[in-house]
Amino acid sequence: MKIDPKNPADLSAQIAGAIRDAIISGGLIVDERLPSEAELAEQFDVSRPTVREALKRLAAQSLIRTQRGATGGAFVNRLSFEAAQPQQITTSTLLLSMNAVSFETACEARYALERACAPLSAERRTPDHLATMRAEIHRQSQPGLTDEAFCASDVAFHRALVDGAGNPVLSYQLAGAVEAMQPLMNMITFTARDRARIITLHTDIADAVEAGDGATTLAALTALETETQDLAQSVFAARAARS
Amino acid sequence: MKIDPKNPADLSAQIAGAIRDAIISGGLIVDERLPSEAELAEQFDVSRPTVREALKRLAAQSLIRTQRGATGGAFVNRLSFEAAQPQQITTSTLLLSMNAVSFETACEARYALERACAPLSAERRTPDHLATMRAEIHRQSQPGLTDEAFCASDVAFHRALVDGAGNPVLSYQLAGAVEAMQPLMNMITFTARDRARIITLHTDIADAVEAGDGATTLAALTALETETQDLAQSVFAARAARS
DNA sequence: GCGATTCAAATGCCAGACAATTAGAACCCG
DNA sequence: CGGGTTCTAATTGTCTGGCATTTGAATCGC
Repeated sequence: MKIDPKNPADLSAQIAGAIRDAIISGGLIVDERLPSEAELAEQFDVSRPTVREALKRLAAQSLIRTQRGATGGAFVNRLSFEAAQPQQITTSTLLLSMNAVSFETACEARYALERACAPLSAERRTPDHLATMRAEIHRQSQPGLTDEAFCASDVAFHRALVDGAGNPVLSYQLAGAVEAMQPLMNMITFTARDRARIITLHTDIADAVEAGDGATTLAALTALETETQDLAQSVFAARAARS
Repeated sequence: MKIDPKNPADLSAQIAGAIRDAIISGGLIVDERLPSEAELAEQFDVSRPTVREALKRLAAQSLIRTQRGATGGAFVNRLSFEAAQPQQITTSTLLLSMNAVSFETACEARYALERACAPLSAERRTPDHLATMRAEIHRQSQPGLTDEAFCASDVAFHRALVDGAGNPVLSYQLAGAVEAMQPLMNMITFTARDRARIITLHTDIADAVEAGDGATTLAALTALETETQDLAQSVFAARAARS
């Protein structure tokens, strides 16, 4: 694990990269303790603050965790899906908001990915997943719900659908795509009629999943995508006309 | 933007979180310059090293970039798909290697997601994407290729297929899934016969994409998944028997 | 033996300083 | 007056040294 002192890049970035590579290549294994900050400083021939900056970089990516105290130090983190998910969502959200991705493109991606899970979910979902979906549909049908709460429930519904596939890799990937869409969805004002149509389609999906019917689930999802795209288009068109 | 000095969490983590929230909520816009480290230190009533640790955390997530010099400072980064992709791949790779995800699960997720792109790619792929796919197929058919190089070419082929959908959100999500599989694929030893079958299926996919035939593309992809799963199973079984 | 105390190691944080870099201002000269 | 050069100020990058806090373990007293 070496760094190049003549490299113009930040020393802390180089050190972070060296340690990251060691973790990825398996040179450092999960729960292994890194040398103390003082020892690392000596190893890389830099000061302790520089080492600390490097460690903070790694901590920001959940690659390591730190503990204080006598047996403390920096430890290689077991990167769990739960820990990685918030970062994935944050990144996806920012990517959408900063890159002028059209609603259409984001929506297409989301439903394309979701359709990938749907047949698996119809086949494998547990009663729990189905119950969550039904509960969210019920929540969505309550009057007086704000648009934000409606969208949040929509996200919960779709996450239950995705989780039903029982594949953590899929759930992880989809969480980013689905959650990142929420700010875009929140820009839409839903009329009572819009909500009714969406709830109907959600019910269709839940029914198909309950029946274990992958093809029907796919069809209902596609209908929901069409509905969502049309709705967004009309909302944005109306907004453009008003201004 | 405030922090709680009584919070047990690290001050640098709190500060990083506060700035991150400001970026996500739109309080800080792209390319906006943050206050200097000295000013931030005063604002949050902490020392400059603490502020620096916070900024490094954000830099590790590509949320900010820093410039030295007179007009330097920390700037809110426009998070691009290109910049986010390597992190996405690193995270996905570590998730697979650290969580005892079975080859079967990872492979299922990858092909499920890829099938989501396939019809779109068949419809929209440019000649460039097709040419890349053909070129990779040609590379794969060369004798003397190491298993690693074969897998790398496989990844390139599939990325071209995914990129053909022309949806950056899909490409971003899929890059993680496809690239993260590579270390797992590299564990497989391919016989000449294995390669020939894979190349045949790749050619089927390329042909279907060229014809703009989404359904056939899907079928070929599914056949490739089955082939891959079978191959992996036999390789792992042989390995288990040998040991 | 067991509980309380002390100790040592490690991270978290701070103050101050210097080096390196960079853009812009000031200056000089033709 | 214009162009090139130098100077300067601002800012990040790094270092030194130190203190505070936490925490496990060793030690001591009972």
